[in-house]
Amino acid sequence: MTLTAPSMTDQPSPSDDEASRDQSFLEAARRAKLARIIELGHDPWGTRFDDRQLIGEIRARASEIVYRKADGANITLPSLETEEERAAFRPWIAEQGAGEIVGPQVRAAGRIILSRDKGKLLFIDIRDMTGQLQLFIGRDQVGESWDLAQCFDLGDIIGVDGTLRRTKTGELSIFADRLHILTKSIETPPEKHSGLQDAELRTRQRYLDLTYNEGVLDRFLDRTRIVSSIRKTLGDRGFVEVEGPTLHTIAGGAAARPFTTHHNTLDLDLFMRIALELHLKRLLVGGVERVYELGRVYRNEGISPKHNPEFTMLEVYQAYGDYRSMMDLTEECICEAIHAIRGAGDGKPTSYSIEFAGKAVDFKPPFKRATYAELFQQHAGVDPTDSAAVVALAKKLGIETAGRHPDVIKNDVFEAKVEDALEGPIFVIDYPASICPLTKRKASDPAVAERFELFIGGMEIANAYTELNDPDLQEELFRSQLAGMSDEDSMAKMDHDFIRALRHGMPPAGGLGIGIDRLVMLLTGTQSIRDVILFPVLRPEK
RNA sequence: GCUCCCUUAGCUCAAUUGGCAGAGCAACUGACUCUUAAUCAGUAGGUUCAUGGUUCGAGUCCAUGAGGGAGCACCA
Repeated sequence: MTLTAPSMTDQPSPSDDEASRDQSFLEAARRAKLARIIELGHDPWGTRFDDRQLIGEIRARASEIVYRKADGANITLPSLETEEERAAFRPWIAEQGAGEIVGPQVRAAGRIILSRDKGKLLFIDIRDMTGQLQLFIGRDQVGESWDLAQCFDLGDIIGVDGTLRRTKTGELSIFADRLHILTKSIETPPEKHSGLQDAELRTRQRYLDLTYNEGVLDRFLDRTRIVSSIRKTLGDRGFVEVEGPTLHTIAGGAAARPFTTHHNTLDLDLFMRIALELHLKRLLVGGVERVYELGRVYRNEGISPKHNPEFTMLEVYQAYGDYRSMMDLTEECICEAIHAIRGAGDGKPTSYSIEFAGKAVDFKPPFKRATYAELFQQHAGVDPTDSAAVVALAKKLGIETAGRHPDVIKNDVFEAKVEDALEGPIFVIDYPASICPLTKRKASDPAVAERFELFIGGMEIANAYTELNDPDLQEELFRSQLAGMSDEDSMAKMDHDFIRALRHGMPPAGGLGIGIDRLVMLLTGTQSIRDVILFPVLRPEK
């Protein structure tokens, strides 16, 4: 048996490692280069890389690049915006006579996205969080680094020292003096033009989606900007951010099925929270007069383009306010968020128009406001106070009517006929009281609850109440709500401590809930909630 | 949980009526000091999601299962 030294062309023996067999041919080439990098005296897993500049910052320094003539005179480069201007650049250089393009010394780091090997020249495009930039690597210009460059593959993370200049075609480039390997990649990246298309791979391997698919990173950065903006809007108005418990002994505050979990030492079954409401209201009782939480809730329910089992909710409570205060606050939060992802500097955005699902949505405040009853009449074509007509319409729509509360039937009709038609933004106000167990009734009409929902693009984005603070009525409403529930919903329990808190006195207040994921979908023009959640729930890989 | 659709090379996609499983990118070898999805020549790369079945013959037809997507239901 003869042993031979490994080389890049050697194929691995097919039998031993069957799990990696498919990939091994491609991986072996990368591992051979990894070995060569070590041989050249470099660490393929890199090290601290100080003083690097962001590609966005480096690009901003393009104006420092000049043509320096042999006599030392600096000439400003012509504009290189258009195709024509770029095509004219090479002849322009020739016209200037003896001299060279000079620019600032820079240091950058990023992942290799594209590579064009042209013999003794190598063009590599690297990308960092702020942008993409070309490296110009000449064999006779980079010295020892040339050998290292031969070991680079798409996907490797590298560093570069060089000068920022322009090629003869006008392309902004770092002309490399020295290269650094910062991390070797031993997996093959996705196809370079189409990126990752498979929806499953995009969510399962989000890191690839972020790196290689256009606009994905920007969308998630926009999400962060929106969330930061909302925190700022609320903070500017004196609202205090708190962190309530995510493990509840009673999962209240919404009509949803919770996840269950267990504390071992206490031997106690617990529920993941389905809403933030009941603990924030306890804080109102405790004197935290303007309070909010922006955090994750968990609902053990179906998955759809608008639903993920864990999602982010904002709930805000304002003592001495009501649902009208919350309408103004909602507009302010949304408009400032648009400003945050759109506006440059301190200038207000020139347009509040955002395209969603092929339609332009105009967020210019104030948003439209219409009552539940008006919209019902308008879109369902039936007087909502005419119970017989509502039931007749419900039956026609195939909605179950037997033994159900008239307002519940009415609301099913509303959801079927009205909600999808609401392109919005529109505040639907004044809901039937019987479907709002946590809401104060209108003084003038106890059958109507002081509640609004904000609809945009057919989605419910926000939900707000004038909060119910009558402990006796609250207890009664809880009881009647629980009475209608099946044994399956065994987690539905009376929260006695919440009632006790109300008995101590909760100030009159407005309360608001905003579904952050859906708001981000709208503001970023995204159709699936899975595309605004970094790691949505997936079954495990086989 | 129910209905329909999808799954082919590392990635993006082809494959006629059931008749030899193909291309581009990526990889490898070679050429090229101003490229831009570089180009050119060559080489290699497959359990067609899995397991059964029908058939002379299955990527294609049937059954079951897995994962994903859309819709429904549940839920805002």
